[in-house]
Amino acid sequence: MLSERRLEVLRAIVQDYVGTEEPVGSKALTERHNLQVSPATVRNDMAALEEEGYIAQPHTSAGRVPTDKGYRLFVDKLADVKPLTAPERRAIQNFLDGAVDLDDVVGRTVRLLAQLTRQVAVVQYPSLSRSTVRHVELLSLAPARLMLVLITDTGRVEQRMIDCPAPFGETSLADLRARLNARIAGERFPEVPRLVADLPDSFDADERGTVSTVLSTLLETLVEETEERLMIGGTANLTRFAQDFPLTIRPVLEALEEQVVLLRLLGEAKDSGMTVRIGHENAHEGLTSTSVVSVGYGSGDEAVAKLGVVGPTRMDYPGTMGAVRAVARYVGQILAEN
Amino acid sequence: MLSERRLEVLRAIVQDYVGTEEPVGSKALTERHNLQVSPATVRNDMAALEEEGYIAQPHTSAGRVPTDKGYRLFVDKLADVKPLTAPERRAIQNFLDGAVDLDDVVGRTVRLLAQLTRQVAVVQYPSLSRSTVRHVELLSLAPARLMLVLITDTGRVEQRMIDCPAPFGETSLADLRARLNARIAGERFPEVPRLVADLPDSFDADERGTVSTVLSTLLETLVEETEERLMIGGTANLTRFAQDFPLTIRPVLEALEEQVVLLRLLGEAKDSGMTVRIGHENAHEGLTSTSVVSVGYGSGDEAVAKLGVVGPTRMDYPGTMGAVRAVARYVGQILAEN
DNA sequence: GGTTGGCACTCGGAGCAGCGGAGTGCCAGG
DNA sequence: CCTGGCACTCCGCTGCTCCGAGTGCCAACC
Repeated sequence: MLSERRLEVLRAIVQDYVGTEEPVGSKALTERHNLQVSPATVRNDMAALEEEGYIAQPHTSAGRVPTDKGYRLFVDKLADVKPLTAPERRAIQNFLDGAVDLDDVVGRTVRLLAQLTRQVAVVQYPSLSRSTVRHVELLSLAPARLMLVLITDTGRVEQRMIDCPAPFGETSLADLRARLNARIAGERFPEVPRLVADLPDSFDADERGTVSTVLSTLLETLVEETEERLMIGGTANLTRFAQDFPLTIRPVLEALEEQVVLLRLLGEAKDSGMTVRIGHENAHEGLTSTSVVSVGYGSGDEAVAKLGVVGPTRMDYPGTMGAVRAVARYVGQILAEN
Repeated sequence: MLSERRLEVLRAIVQDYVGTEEPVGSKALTERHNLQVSPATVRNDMAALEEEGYIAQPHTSAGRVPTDKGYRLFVDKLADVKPLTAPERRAIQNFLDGAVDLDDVVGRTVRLLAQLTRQVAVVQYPSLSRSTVRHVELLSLAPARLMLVLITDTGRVEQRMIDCPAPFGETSLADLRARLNARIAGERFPEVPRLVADLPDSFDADERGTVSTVLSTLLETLVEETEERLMIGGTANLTRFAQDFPLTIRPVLEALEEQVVLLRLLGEAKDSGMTVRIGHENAHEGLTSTSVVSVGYGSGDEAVAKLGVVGPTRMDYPGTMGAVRAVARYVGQILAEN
C-alpha cells in the first residue's frame, strides 16, 4: 500500500501533467504544490511509484508521466467530480431548452458536450428496447406499398417501407392500425413481439400475408443494428494535441466513424453511474491512447441511452466527469418534459 | 491565349502534382509525359504559365505547383470526368439497395462517397421546400399536448411537440387531421401556407386557438434553420495529408462542424449540373485551401438536395467528379423507388 | 521565332557536432 | 526517513556544411 504522501505525489503529477502536457519533474512538483518535502524526497517517492507502475519516464533523463494504471488510481481514489459553475449550468439549460425535436435535442447535446469538455462528444439516441411505444402509424403509399412509422415515448421516430404481398384496402389498413395501437401503445418494446404474435389470426386469409409482413417489419426494427443510433461532434478538438499528430489522431477518427465501435464502447459501460475507461482498457486498438467517460441518461430512473466524451488519456478527469454528468441530467429532464 | 502545348504542360503539372504531392520540375515532366520537347522548353512554358498566374513555386529553387487559377483552368478545359468502372457501379448499387429508411440512405451515401473519393463526404437531406407532403399525423400525448409528424414523398419525417392553449378532444383532433391531409397531402411544401390559411375559420371558436397553434408549428418547420439537415463522414481522410498538419486540418474540421457553413457552401452551388469550387473561391476562410465538388440529386428531374465532397485543392478532380456524379444518380434512383 | 544544351546560381533540407539544461539516481549526513 | 550535494544522462536546440534539384539566362541551332 502506498503511503498518503505518495498518493499525493501521484495526484500532483497527474494534475500538473494534464495542465502542462509535459513530463513533470521533482523540482517543479515541490514548487507548484506545497508538499512540504524536498525534491529529493519526491524523487524517492517517484521511484516507488514507478516501481509500482503508476508513472513512467518517456526518456531516461525526463520527468515522469502517469501511466494508464496511474490515471486509474487517480480516477478511482484521488479525484472528486468537479461540479459545474452556476453560469455553466444556466448555459446548458438555455441551450437545451430551445430544441424542437429529438434530433435537435441530440444535436444540441453533442455540441454542448463538445464545447464544455473541449473534447469529442458522443450521444446515443434513446434505445428502442428501453422505450415504450407511443404510436404506430400505417400509411398507404400505393396499392401494395405501406409505410410504417413508429413513435416512442422518448420522441424517437422510425420509418420503414413495406412491400405487401397483396393490395391492402383502406378499411383493412385502418383496422390493422387501430388494433396494433390498441395492443402495443404504451407498452415497452421488448413486450411487443409477444403482444402481436397472434394478430394475423384475426384477419381474413387474404389479408394475413400483409399483416404478417407488417409485423415482421415492425419486429425487425427492434433487433436490427440500426436500432441504435448515435451522433458525434467536436472532432476538431482532436487537433488540440498537436504532438505526433497524424499517428495519434487518425486511428481515433477512424474509430469514431465506425458506429459499431462506438456502440460497443458505450455498451461496455455500466448501465448506471459514470464509467471511465482509460487507455488500454478500451478494447478497440485505435483508442488505446484515449479515455472514454460515459454515463447513462434517461427521463426517469432508468437509463434509456448513454452519452459521453472521448479524449486523450491525459484529460482533466474531474472536470470532464462533472460536465458529462451534468449534461446527462439536463438531457434527462428535457426528455421527461416531452 | 495559351498555346496548345502550354495547356498540355499545365495538365501534366496538375496530374503529377496530384499524384506525387510534390512540386514538379521541368525534367521530371518531360520524363513522365512524352511532351516531345526538352526540359528547357518546358521551363520557358512554365515561366509563361507562372506569368499568367496558373502555377507558382513554393520556394525559389523548387518545382512548380498549380495555383487555384491553374486548377480552375484544368477543371474547366482540361479534365474529363472519369466514369466509374463497372465493379464500382455495382458496388454502389448493392450498398445503397440495402437501406431501410431515409436516414439509412443518407448514412450509407455518406460512407460510400467518403470511401470512393477518399475524402470528406457531405450529404444534404432532401429539402422540405422541394418535396411534397405525403402525410400529416397528429397525436395526442396529453390533454393539451400534441405531437405533429410530417412525412414527405422523399421519406423525410419531421416531428414537433405542440403545447395547446386549451385541451383538444379526440374527435376534433381526428377532424383536424383529416382536413389537414385533405388539403395538403400531395401538395408541394411552398403551397402549404396558402392552402391552410383559412383552416382555423372552419372550427369552433374554442378550438381555433389550438388549430392556429398547430398550423403555425407546421409552418415553422418550413422556414426554420432546422429545415435543412445534413450528414458528413470520412473526416479521417483528412489525415492523409500529413504535411503542416494541425494548421491545415483544424479549420477544416471546425468548418465542417458548422452546419450553417456547410449549408451555405452547398447552397452556393448551381442547382443543376456539377459545381466545383476551388480554394479561395470558397467564401469561408477555413476552407480556402480546400475544394468542394457538389451536385444536386433528386428522384426526378429536379434536385431535392445536394451532396458532395470536400478535399484539398490538390485532389483528383476527374475521379472525384465521376464518383460524385455517379453516387448522386444512384441516390436519385433509390429515392424514386420509395 | 521557337527550340535546345550549357552553365552559373539559389536555396531548402539532410546530416553532424557541440552544448546547455532539466532531470535523474545515489550517497553521505542530519 | 528526510535532505542537500554531486556526477551522469540524454533530449533538443543551434549553427554549420554540403548536396542536389531546380531555375533563369544565354548563345547556338534549325
